[in-house]
Amino acid sequence: MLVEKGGAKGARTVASWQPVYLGLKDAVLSHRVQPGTKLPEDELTAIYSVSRTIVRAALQALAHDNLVRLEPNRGAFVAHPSRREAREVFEARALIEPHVARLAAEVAGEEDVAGLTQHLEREHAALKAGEDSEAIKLSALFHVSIAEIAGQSILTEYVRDLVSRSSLIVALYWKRRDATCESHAHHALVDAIARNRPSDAAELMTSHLVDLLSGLDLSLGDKQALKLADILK
Amino acid sequence: MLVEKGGAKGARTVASWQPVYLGLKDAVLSHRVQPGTKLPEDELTAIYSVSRTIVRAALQALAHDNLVRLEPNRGAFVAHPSRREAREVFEARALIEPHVARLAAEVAGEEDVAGLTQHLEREHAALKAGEDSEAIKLSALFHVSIAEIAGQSILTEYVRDLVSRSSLIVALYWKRRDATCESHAHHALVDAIARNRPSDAAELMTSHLVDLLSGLDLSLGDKQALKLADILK
DNA sequence: TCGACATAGATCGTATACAAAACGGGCATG
DNA sequence: CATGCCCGTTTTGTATACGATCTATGTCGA
Repeated sequence: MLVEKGGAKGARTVASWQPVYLGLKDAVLSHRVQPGTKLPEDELTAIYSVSRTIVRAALQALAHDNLVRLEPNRGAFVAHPSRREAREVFEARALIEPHVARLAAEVAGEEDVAGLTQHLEREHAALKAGEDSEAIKLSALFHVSIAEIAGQSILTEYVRDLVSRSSLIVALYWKRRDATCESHAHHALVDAIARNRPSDAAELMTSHLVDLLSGLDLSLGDKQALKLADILK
Repeated sequence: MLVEKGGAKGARTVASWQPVYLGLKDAVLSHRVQPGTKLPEDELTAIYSVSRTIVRAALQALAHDNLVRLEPNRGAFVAHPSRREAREVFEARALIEPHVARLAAEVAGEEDVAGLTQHLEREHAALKAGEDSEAIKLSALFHVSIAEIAGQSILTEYVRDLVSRSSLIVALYWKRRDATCESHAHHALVDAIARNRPSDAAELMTSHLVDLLSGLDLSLGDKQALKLADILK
């Protein structure tokens, strides 16, 4: 008989650094570790009971996702995006996400909408229960889900990247306390997608992103950090 | 150009897998290794005189760039994008590149145009000299340069990713022999950017990408591979 | 008292060793 | 003749050891 091991093509024994990678990613995206936090290899080996080889692979993967910053001979730190970077993330989102929302609204079927609605409910429940970190993760997943419906795996990958970075940005620069608006915006989006109204979906996504951006405090250039760095150098 | 911690003190020992990474990347983007080629670790250790640790780090980085496919317990192979993936790459490019071309045309200054022109000349020279691999690399760099002018580092990163993958796609699915049209399209783009005509630049980029896509043979879905995989599963 | 230097400890970078899995050839068998 | 199995070889996966670099503490001198 042939190898039954892999099931679908490709997915044989998955990379063993995935647990470390996922665990760290979850911690970062849930804001359970703050930007700038050091992630010492030895500590991670103890936590996950794997060797430094594995930890390093996971950290390298996270660094590629821009969630971790690798400083040579210094170690790994949770990324600390600058205000400029934050602006660029949202500019990229403003380009990509309305596009995928439009596509999603064009092709969305029954089950797609059902999935989004379910997402929405879980998000709502988390917000109501005050589970901030859970709500943050779900909100990010909502955007990714829309991209997945659009059926563009590459753009989905980009959206995944951008919402991850947005999570860090929110952790750093969020100034508004009322996160309720999000829920409404998401509702409206699902509605537009369910009714197969591409233009509406795109427009709603655009304004949703503008709204999100307006909740951030990106006004001052990152003078403080830069000045400090210059002085202390 | 993000803040480099050690700026003035000179470059700390930057990641030492960069030589391997760059060497392999260059070979792939120059079509000197074909998609699907196996990249055994031991062979690379011999070539670059580094340990397998380093080689593995470089391969992981390339895998993240989608230039290499890492199969567990099997090794690393030069990526072999499917026709579907190829289509998605060009759809993503059709979204992102006209946008950055528009931005570039809005902000391009004297020296930016000079850089592009220089690129163009080198590209032309390479084409004339029949140096196919060089021309391919330069053509890709041309697109990246435009994104760099736009000043959006994240979108530039995405463009870099997409043109790299496009290089693999061209290696697999290119059907036309006349690559001269490219040169004209690039010329027109530089012209539009130099004259600060955003709309023209965006439009030219769009049609250039359509033209590129039309040079590919993506007609038949990858039925063969998919069917086989499904049957054998 | 304060700053510069030296040294000790901790942490990272790389190579290598050992274990596990996959590939290939040869042999037995239907 | 084709097919399946077995075992040696090759290649990959992971852990660990050793060297290099950085950080911090303590001491000495001004």
